[in-house]
Amino acid sequence: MRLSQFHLATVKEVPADAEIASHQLMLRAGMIRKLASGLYTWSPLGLRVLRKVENVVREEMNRAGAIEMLMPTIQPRELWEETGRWQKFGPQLLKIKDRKEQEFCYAPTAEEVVTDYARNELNSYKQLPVNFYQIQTKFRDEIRPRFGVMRAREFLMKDAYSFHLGQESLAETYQAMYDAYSRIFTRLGLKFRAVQADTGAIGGNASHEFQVLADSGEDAIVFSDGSDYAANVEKAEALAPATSRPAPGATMERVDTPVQKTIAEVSAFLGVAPAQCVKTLLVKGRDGLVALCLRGDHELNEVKAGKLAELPDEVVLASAAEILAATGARPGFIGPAGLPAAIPVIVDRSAAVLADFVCGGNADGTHQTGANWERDARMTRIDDIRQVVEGDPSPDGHGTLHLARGIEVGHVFQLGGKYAEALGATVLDDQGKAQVMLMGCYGIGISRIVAAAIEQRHDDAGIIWPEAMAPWRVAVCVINPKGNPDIATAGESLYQELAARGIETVLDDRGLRPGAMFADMELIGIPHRVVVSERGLAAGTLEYRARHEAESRAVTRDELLALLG
RNA sequence: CGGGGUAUAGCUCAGUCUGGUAGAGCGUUGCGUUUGGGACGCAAAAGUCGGGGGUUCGAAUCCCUCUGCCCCGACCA
Repeated sequence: MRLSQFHLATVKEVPADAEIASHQLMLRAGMIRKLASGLYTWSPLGLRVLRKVENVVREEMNRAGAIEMLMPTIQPRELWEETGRWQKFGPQLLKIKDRKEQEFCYAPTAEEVVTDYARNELNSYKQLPVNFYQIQTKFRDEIRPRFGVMRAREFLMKDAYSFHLGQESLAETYQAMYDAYSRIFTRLGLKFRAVQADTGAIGGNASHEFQVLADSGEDAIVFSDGSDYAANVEKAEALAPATSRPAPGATMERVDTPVQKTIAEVSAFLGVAPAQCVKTLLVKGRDGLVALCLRGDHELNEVKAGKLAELPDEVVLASAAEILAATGARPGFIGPAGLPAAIPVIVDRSAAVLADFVCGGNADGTHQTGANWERDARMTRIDDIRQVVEGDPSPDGHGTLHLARGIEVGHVFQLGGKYAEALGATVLDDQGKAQVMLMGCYGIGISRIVAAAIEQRHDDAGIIWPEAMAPWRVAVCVINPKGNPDIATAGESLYQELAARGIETVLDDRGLRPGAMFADMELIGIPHRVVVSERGLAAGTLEYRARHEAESRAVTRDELLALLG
């Protein structure tokens, strides 16, 4: 590509509404432009990168035996009613009407449509297993779109759905997808981790997320230093402490804490470590309020809490008014000792081994010291309800856990029979009997990968693309071609030769001054830069610099060709 | 959904408090000089000041209202 024939639209100034590096750089490089909240136009430059990612994904999906197809983005209400998701998906589902007032949604995912296709097209076990995939636009009406294409409302996703007669076959394809995903992210040059993920309300047997490691990531993940255990923090189990609860050593005493409400305030005021306090959260249960007790230095894991039988899937904290009505005290002074008998008390494993602890006094302005379980405070049940923290033992018994931030770019999931059952997708088995198919689903956020890669790979000058994602591998920059026609000729000939060898090259023939040209090529992250100049012509060399290196060096034409392979 | 902020030229922003003919930098166009790290000079084009309503002799500026966008919160017991 000759840059004079392309549309490059870089900007010097950092856009005002971009917070994180990838968003800023994508705007500055002119890869995307915002149309409205969560909606982005991909420029010619941006699209080149997006297509690179798409093609790697497509190649590896095909290699893993998946079959590409394409489903509509607009889908009829009736189908979504069959699975109950027309209501259940909530406000994230964008609903629209056509001229006949028929209702549709813009697809946030395609289980319904693919399963409808499968129930019509698949009749026999001989057709299984099969794995359909598409690379298609999705729309999710996010509460708060942010970070550019990282969390956009409209985005490009690869979604695959596999169909099976038995669990064993599902597990095989699941593993094949897991392996394909690992190859994809490796080929794309990303630092990533596959982590165990929560299977959520859908149930199912197994689920892994593929997380690109980046400090700006919205997800927290944990991994062990003594094994290959890795999980989303939502899923990671906090083991019960190895030590058992000491016998009570103190008597319980009420102390005045007139304005101290938070654990930090109370522990500072009383001179007691947060780990020796019990914090009590009152949440709305399925049937009245429920108390959740945690060690003062621990946080509630809402996903774990949502699985408790007493609580709805979505954990909601009780309001100040509800707490006052139930306990006679305001938030900040609630504790397990002396709570009304109607409130179940679910105690985290770590909080359960405390003795002589500090907790709220269930009366405004007071806390209790020297409190003890059983003697002073009743426990309905002990369970794992906290978030794991740095240094916790790994749930598999090997090593300790470390925390990291990640960007979820892929998710593989064994769905089981959920959708096939709801939609009546069956095949005849070898006995001639109808069997509900089992399903797996496997997603990759194509557009998000572009942003995630930049998060991981950039410097002050701009993007540093991995070779597999770069819009072009090589940039040929000609200096003052108008002043010296030999330079223009040499640049053109080098460009032709690289192109003839199948090396994707961009020739910067815009005639800009060197500084502006270099700044652009660095901003848009081209991995290899070759400068053709008067100096070089005189010496018979070219000047080469890799994007990730600080210095350039003189090379001959042959050396350059060898270097670029 | 709640809270906060913001809306002025293509972009980044000043001007608003204290009402009086619309500003800068970057970018764009033309001419000239320049050509190894975002060049310089001269000239030029470009804004219904987010929309609507009100107050006033006069509104970017004050008041009301609507809308867009951004941020924060959904961890406080």
